[in-house]
Amino acid sequence: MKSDLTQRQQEVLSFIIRHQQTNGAPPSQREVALEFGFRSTTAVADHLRALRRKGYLDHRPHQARSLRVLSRTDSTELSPTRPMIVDIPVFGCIPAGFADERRQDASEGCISVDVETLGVKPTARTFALEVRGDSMIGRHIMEGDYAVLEHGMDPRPGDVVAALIDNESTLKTFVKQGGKPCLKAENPKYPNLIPAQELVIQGVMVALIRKYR
Amino acid sequence: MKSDLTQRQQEVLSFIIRHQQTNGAPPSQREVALEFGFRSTTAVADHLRALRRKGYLDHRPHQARSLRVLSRTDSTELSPTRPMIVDIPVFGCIPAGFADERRQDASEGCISVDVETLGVKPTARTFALEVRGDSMIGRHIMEGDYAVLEHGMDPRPGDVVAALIDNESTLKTFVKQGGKPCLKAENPKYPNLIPAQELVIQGVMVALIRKYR
DNA sequence: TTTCATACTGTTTTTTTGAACAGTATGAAA
DNA sequence: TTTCATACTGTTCAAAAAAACAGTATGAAA
Repeated sequence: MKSDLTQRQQEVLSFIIRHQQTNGAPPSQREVALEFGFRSTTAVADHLRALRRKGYLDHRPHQARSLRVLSRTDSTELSPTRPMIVDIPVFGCIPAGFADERRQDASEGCISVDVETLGVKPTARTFALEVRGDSMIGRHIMEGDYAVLEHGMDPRPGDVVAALIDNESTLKTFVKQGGKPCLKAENPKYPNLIPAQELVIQGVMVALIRKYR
Repeated sequence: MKSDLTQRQQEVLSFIIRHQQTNGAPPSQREVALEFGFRSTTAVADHLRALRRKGYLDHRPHQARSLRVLSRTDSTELSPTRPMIVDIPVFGCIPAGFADERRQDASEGCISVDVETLGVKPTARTFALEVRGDSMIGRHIMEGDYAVLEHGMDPRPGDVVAALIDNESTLKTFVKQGGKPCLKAENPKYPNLIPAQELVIQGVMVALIRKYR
């Protein structure tokens, strides 16, 4: 991995990433020099230039501590790691008029996840829902779990979706029965199979987070 | 929430957090001034001083872009948000000689989670394990899930733990049977009840992350 | 052998940035 | 009424930091 970088360049890049994670901000050139014992910041500038040329770094000229580590999504394309961490609002239950008032007053707090952790990049339409009841126990989704959902996504058969039933959101499995989209509960205690056209699908489940202890 | 802050102070704090998340580094005083249309950086400095005094911010004097947002753990104590995001190494399976060589070459990648998301603060002893098999299906832990574990934690009865059996780690439930610690599988297909003294407990499960799609 | 990227030292210049100083205006509490 | 925190303007100053020279040394490729 990262075979196109020299030993030294990799060390510098690692330090920058490490510094960012432990200090909340990228290091200055002098701090890098100090770390490696360079007596001149020019050495650092050289390495940064190489890292920039090779596509691992970005920075804004003449701006203090403006280093940004880029991550490779595939071999060619590069994208900044900027929104590394996204705050996903957690709702106890989703109110009826949802689409407009996303974000803001996520009274239950936020889950912060980085883009890498979830396969899907969280967008402004991503939200989390604390699971209530055991309607999805058949899919091993328990009460108290946090369901991470994406609003406005096209559900595919088998996907878990959040639907608004009786002004409360419930998780169901999205299926197709004879060509018609339906919602299936994963617990015999709950009514099965509800035609999906008649209700609002609020989001498709993309991840689950469960806390122990 | 945050009723001890004025409207303006809250706005400034929000901008700093937002800037940090979208740009990877906190803003300079001038950037804050620009955002709010202040014609003097003194206004910003005033707000920062107030936020610092009230315990919401920290910074290193005379250092560019050194603002750090603090989070309240309880009403009195303050702790820096520095290691907001911690990289938890993911192992496919944990090798026998574990304790020493934590971190490094987490070949399967990393899960980044913030301190708030998991109730437990991730330490250097926190690691993740991709769940193989269905030995814990009774606790609704599925194949492919990521179990987040804490090494060196004292297991309590009922906790899910990772144990090294036949040089491979397996998840089990930690129980006490007649005063003796035992490990219980949560699937009838697997051998039940193994005395816990005879094997290495590698970690106690603190969270679970599951990805869909 | 020449060229070229890497990996540095040492010095100087220019920007950026935080901080200090001197004020003004407002509204709430004492 | 005085005091005090908030919320600013406008200016100046000094430290921090990036950038720009001008070099040296090394090893690999052409």
